[in-house]
Amino acid sequence: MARYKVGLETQGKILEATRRLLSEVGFEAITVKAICAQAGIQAGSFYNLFATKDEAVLTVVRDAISAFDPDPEGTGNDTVESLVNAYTGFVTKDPELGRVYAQMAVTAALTQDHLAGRIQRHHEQRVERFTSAYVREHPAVPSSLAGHRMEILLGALNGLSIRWSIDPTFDICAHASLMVDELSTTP
Amino acid sequence: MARYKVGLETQGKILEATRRLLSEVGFEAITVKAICAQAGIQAGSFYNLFATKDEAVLTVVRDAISAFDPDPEGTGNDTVESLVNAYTGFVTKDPELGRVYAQMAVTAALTQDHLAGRIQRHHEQRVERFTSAYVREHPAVPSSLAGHRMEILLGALNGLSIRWSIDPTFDICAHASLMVDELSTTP
DNA sequence: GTCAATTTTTAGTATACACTCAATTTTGAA
DNA sequence: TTCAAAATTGAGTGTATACTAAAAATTGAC
Repeated sequence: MARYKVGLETQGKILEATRRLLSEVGFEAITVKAICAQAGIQAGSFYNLFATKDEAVLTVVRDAISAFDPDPEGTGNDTVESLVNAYTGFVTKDPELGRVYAQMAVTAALTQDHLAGRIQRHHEQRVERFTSAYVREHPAVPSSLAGHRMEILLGALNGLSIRWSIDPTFDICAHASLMVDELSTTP
Repeated sequence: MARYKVGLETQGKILEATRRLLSEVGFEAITVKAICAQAGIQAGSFYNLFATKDEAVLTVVRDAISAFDPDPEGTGNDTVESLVNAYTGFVTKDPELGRVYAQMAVTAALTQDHLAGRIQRHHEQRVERFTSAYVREHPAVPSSLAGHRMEILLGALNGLSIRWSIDPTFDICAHASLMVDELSTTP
């Protein structure tokens, strides 16, 4: 634990370097050596502040996941379209964070128990948020069907964002819009 | 390339060991050493038959996917529903292998160049396959719209399968069916 | 200004990995 | 039976990894 000013600064440098490298090379390819090079420090300094590589990586990823949280304040006035736009806007504006999230969801969630729980809780909250917006807009649709539809919508958004991260020419926004249209037919 | 009987047998042992280990430890943790131990052979034998570790892994994943192909001969008689069932069947029958597949789509594609091309090509072929099935079933829908819809469907399937790998109680088949229904409305 | 606590550096260790190669054994067509 | 091609072995290479330790330098409460 850092106690002096320089120690806290170094901690910040390490986390920033880790964040950047996670974006560049991903969760599985990141190395302590690269983090240290990026932060402009030596390995010994890293291990003076973090017990393991994973500790630094998980700290960054936790923050990245938090960044995906759709407005925890929740005023309750948003629409499905605005929520979708927020998602696609965020993913396309900060693709690296989206990548890290997708990577964590697929690879780390199953091996890191505490992260799996976080990711799942986060997802369920988001489904609820989308569902209540959908029900507000389509009062005729039973809430169970609404829930199913929003589960699909979010699954699709995640899948499309992965597709987009692999192929940046893929028009995720257009596909997301079409998806919203498809799911807005009342029957 | 194996030409003698023993060589073909060894090839089979290697693929079986790879399949088993992929299920047990996953894409990121599998090693050539472990594959060889599981197969009861030495590393040199492995490399006599496979150029790289990835070649064995890719062969296993590709075979697993083919096993659920509703129309392996490519006679053009498959339906969107059968293709979707093939996908969910693949993912739910061997969850770990399904996870490996998703992982490859997210991670390997971004960190390993040679895999990225293969995965993207595989995806595009699949979109074409889904689209032609869709057009066959819905001749009234313009093929460009059909393409968009199938791109969404596959994105959603990928997203839902990741969701399912995190939460095995998630009913991926029901959601996939509903998704097909939603995308079958002609307008 | 002192000096113990903290931070940084330097120079490692140990280990695991994918992959190679020359020597040896096995195969199977003739 | 012969023998070249194929298969196997087992020791080995080089490289990269996470992590450590001791010494030197820096910090900041007093």
